Amino acid sequence: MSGLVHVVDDDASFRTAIERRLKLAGYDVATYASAQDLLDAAPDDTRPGCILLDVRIPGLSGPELQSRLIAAGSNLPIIFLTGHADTPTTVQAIKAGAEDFLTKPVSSELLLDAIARALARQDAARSQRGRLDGFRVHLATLTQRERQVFDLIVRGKINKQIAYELGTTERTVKAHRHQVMEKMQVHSLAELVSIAERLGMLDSNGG
Amino acid sequence: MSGLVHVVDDDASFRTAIERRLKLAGYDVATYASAQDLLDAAPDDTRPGCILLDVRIPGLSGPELQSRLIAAGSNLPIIFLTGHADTPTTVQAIKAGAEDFLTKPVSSELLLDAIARALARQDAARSQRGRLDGFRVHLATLTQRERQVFDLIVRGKINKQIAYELGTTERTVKAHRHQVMEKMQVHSLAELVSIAERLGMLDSNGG
DNA sequence: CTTCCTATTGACCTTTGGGGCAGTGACATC
DNA sequence: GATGTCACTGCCCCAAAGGTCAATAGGAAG
Repeated sequence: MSGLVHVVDDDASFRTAIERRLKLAGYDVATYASAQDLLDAAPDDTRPGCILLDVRIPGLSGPELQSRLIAAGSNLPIIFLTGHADTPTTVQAIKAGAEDFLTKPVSSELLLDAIARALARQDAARSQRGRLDGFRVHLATLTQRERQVFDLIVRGKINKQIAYELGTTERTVKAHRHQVMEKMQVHSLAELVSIAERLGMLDSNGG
Repeated sequence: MSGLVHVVDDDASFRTAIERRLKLAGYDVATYASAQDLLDAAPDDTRPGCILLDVRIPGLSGPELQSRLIAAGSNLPIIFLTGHADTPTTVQAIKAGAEDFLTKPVSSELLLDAIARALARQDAARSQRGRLDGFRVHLATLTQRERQVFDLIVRGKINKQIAYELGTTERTVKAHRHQVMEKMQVHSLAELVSIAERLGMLDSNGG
């Protein structure tokens, strides 16, 4: 259950020292000399872990790596750890979702606290996403027609209206509707709407 | 459409200078010598505006004022403006939702950008809240019984089950259900569920 | 050519949802 | 005591949803 901490820093002796401290605390550690090394390694972001990232490193900077990871949809929380923190960079990093921004030298207490928070947050985010992903998977199994029916159902349209809008009959809509409920594995309209809402499919609704 | 900027700083000459700059940019300005002064004034957080806040001021500090305002449910965005920024304070302020964290002396460009962003964010948040508030108002007009029926409806229970759980008859549930739809001003179950979901009433649902 | 999936539809029946109309009973207010 | 709100309920009816059984048709895959 221990997390894997990805340490990105160009200072080899710093990496070694941090690795020792983190392993003592029970974490697995992977080290990288540059941001590109981490990108190349394509760390598994499904297992518990976080990134400990220096701001000023050769090649891609810390914040640049952060942008890349966000763009790539990574869900590994990032803790910045730098010798010299300037305010704009700090603000930007936190706004972009970094878990924390620490300055070297960092006490083990602060560092381990931050890592624990990062792992907790990732865990919460992942369990949240896990449920939604299940729904997305089901949603992907719908045929085009079923998907159209789904969209109209969760907007409160009745079968008669749906049939009219799709140029088909009420009986056909019922058949598709049945398939939708089956494939989405729900037993009531309420559940279906709830899922659609959580997936952000009803943002600008006109009932 | 001009916003009202609340400037909190213990330095009178700074307040005057900032006030002049902001008024030139077309903003209304209110100044306060201390955090307590602002709390006493209880600024109207329904009109467009934001708070420009020094971190180190006599009495309540900037971050402390931020906590108070958050606890009080204020929705005025806060921009910190300080002479000396230390990293932990910066991180904490941004995590707590501050719009920005600037250091004196600040260029007019940076300052006005931050204010514009703050106002834009407040506006978005407010229009979002506005819609939900409408629903909350309707929800508040429901009687206790109607509210119970509402809760069960949006969880996908059918009238028969609701009647059983409330120890009443199906016909009675129908009557309450009618009242719920009427008072919430919706025309379909889908709309009702959608609203419940947005109000966070379905977080841990068991269909 | 055969098989599978998808879309479509008809006929028929049952369960739910939604109301109209009417009436009872408790409780609070004026 | 009169008025009003809220909860509760029976009878009856219509509309909508959902399921069963059965069948047609086009397209993709083997």
